[in-house]
Formats: sequence, structure tokens, C-alpha cells
Amino acid sequence: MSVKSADTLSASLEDYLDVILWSVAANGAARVRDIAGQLRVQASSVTGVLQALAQKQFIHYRPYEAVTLTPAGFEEATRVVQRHRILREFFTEVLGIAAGVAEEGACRLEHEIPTDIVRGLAEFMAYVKALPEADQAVLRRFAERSVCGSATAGSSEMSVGRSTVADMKPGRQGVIVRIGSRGSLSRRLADMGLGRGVLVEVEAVAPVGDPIRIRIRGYQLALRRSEARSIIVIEK
Amino acid sequence: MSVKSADTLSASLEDYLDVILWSVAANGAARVRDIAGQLRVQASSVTGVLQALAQKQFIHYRPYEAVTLTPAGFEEATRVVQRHRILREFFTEVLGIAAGVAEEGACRLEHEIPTDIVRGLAEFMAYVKALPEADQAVLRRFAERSVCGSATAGSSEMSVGRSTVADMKPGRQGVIVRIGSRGSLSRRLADMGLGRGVLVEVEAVAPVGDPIRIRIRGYQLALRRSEARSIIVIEK
DNA sequence: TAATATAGTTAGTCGCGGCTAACATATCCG
DNA sequence: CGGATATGTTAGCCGCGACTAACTATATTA
Repeated sequence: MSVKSADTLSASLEDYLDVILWSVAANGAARVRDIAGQLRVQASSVTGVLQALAQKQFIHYRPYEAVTLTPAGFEEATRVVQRHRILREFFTEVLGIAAGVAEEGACRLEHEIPTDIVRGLAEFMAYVKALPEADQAVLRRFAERSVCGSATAGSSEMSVGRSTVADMKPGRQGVIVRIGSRGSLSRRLADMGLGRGVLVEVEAVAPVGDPIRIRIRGYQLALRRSEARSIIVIEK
Repeated sequence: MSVKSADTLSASLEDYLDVILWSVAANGAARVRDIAGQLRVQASSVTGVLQALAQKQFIHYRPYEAVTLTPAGFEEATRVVQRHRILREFFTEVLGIAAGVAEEGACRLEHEIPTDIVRGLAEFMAYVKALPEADQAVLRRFAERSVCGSATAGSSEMSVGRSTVADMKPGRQGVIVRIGSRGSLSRRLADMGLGRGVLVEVEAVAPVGDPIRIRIRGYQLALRRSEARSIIVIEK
């Protein structure tokens, strides 16, 4: 019999449920054409999905008739919409992302994001809203920073949060992206085998942060902090 | 000739690049078997992907030989790893999500999330780290809240951020999830046509927040604030 | 050096989620 | 009432990214 009712909906089924919810709410029932139009998909593609949703008991569906949601389908649809909304609001209100990008991001992430993380986002926003006005203002200042204000526009995402060997904690690994110094220091490091693409593991950092004991290609090396600072890595 | 070099990598190609980066860094070159093992995929699946990556000039590949990254491939791989790391750290450090869930979430979102949003997350973390200690403490308090402390465990994500008609701004639409009151008020609302699944649009809110003018099924209705508060909706 | 073990490739299959083309049904209106 | 038109369905195709089975190349070792 193998009914195969995966309790997890595929991304596209969730999208369909979402538009069916709004379509039903607005018109009392959803027509195949409306759904197809909203999802920018051929009507024929809709039919197959409706059959799948009906088989999972999320909609009432009979050929050539309008579609309505079952109670379970309504539940599921509101879950989907809620997730979407939480993401979008987080992007706009906390990160200060433009509405268009935020909406697009929400669409793309809503099907993948684990429930725990959605809850985390929602609780974070609730926490912030419950904060005293002064604390909220500090965060709003970030969200409202002018986008063009990021003078580092060219460096984009890549440089934000990039670190050096001096920033790594013991036990962590990273790959060298480049050596951020010139002249004799750069030369010395290259001679030690430190170059682009090499795996570095930090073994120990002395109390003051100098020296730093690392391991590359199987053998150990001790670096001065100043040397470590000029080795740009990407951590695992 | 139609070379078809989509400048956007598919999710799985990105995953392959990621493990190739670490494999090459650790061993000098990546073997098909290692890649297959790390991705929990059959070796035969790897071959096809390597051909695709080679064709896009991201790796050096010749049958039966070990794989290395081209400069472009290295670039691309570090971009992928960076995205992944930013997501994971945001989840653990800002949201206080458990390491395992954070890692899983990062894996699932990294291929979908728009660049602008990744940058937003990275900048947010950088902003917070640059804040005076007192302000940081306020946010850390959230990240470090005990997870079991969420007494609302049962209500999960669904209730966080759920709103009522009284919370909606003019122009916004929502679907009624349920009526959160009993007795005569509930009855009155039902008589007005307000019930589960109905689309509500807020048209205007009087200065004090009472009354609230809404539109359902095409016609207008004025609600007392107290009534609006008992209509639980999910916003579009 | 030949036999065997390990690693890698090819060919062919499957499910998913789109698509088009062709057919079926419903609705509208002269 | 009976087309014409709008709407919906079926059948069959495609690309992706996995798979298995069977084959080929490379490495090890007796």
C-alpha cells in the first residue's frame, strides 16, 4: 500500500499552499488559473500539485471545480505564511534590508530554514521590542544606516568578518587566503610554507597572544603575533 | 557553441567546491572517494559533478587523477565557506541557537540566501561587536537565555509574532486564524461575517485606535478596538 | 610480473518539478 | 440551443541530481 505521506512538504507544495490560502481568503475558493498566474507556472503544472495536496488531505479538490482548504491545509498554510513573514520582517526591521530583497530572501529561505531558527528570529524580535527605548534605538541605528553609507561597498561580503591567524582560537582550522604583508616578512612566511590554499591549525596561543603555535602540512611552527596578523585565513 | 556557463552555481556544485577546498588544503589534492565520503554520495555521482566544475574552470580535472582548484575555483570556494560561516555564527552568537541546529541551518540556507542579506548579517555582527560593552551585554542576555526557559515551548513558532486586527496598520491584509474570545462578543463577530479563513483589510484606524474601519468580502465594517483585539490574524 | 585490490568512470534509471501540445469540460452569449 | 471561448486535465518531455550495475584504470604485493 505504501502511502508515502512524507510529513514534510516540498518547497513547491508550500508555495502552492501559500497562494491558495490568499486566493481562498479573497475569493472564497481558488481557481487553477489564479494559482498558475501567481506562481508564474503553467496551469498544467498546477493540476499535478493539486492532486498531491488533495492526497495529503490539505485541500478539497475535484477536477474542474474550485479548490478550498481543509482544516489541516489551513493550519499548514498559516504556518508557511508565518515563517515567511517572520523572515521578511527580520530582514527589514533588524537588518535594514530593502523591501524587495527582503521579500525575495524570505521566499528563498522559507522552505529550508529549521523551525528552531525561525523561532529564534521571532523571539529575538520580540525581545528587542520589549527592550527599553534607549536600547532599541541603538539597534535601530544599525537598521537605518544608509545603505550607501557602507563605504566598503566594493569589498562586499567577503571582507566582513574575515580573520587572520591571530584571531583564531586554539583547535580551529582555516585556509590561507593570502598574505597581507609585503617585503621581507611576506618572504619569510612564504619560506615557511605559508601560502594561499594552505591549511592552518592553531594549536596553542601563549597568554599574551604571542607566540602562536600552529601546525601546517603536519609539522609545527611558532609565529610572532605580528606575523600571524598578516596571514589572512578563512575559518572552517 | 552554446557554452552555457551559468554564472550562478547550483546548490550541489557549491557543496562540492566546499569539500574540495578543505580536502585540497588538507591533502594537497582531492580524491573522488574523499569527496564522495564527505558528501555521503556515491563515487559515481562525484564524477559527473567534477566534469561540470572542470568545464566551468573551477577545478583541474583529468580522469583517474586527483583534483585541484583553479584560482577561480579557490575564490568561489572561499566565498561559499564564508557565507556558511557567517550564517552559523549569526545563529549561535546572536540567536543563541545550539551548535548542531546552527550548523544544519547554515548548510540549508547557504545556497539560497541573497548576497545582500549575508552582508547584512555580517555587518550586524560587526556592528554589535563594536558597541560599548554595556550594549553588547543586553544582546548577549538574549543569546544566552536558557533554551528550556522558553516556557511557551508548546506554542512554538506559531504564536510568536502573531497579531490581531488591532495590531494591523492601514492598508495591510490578513487572514483570520480564529476568534480569541467567547460568548456574546464572539457571537457578534461571527454574525458580522468574521470567521476563520476570512480576508480582512484594514482601511483606517481612528487616532486613538478606536474605531477601526475594515473591509471584508467587499464591504466595510467598523470595529471597536476591544473587538479587533480578539480577532487573531496572520498578516500577508 | 601477473594477480588482485582499490579507485574511478560510464551507462542507464528514478523522482521531482517544471514545460508544451493536445484533448476535455464549463460557461457565456447570440 | 449551440457554438465560441475560457478553463482545466492528460500525456509525454526535459534537466537536475541522486542512484546501481558493470566496466576500466591504477596501485599493491606475492
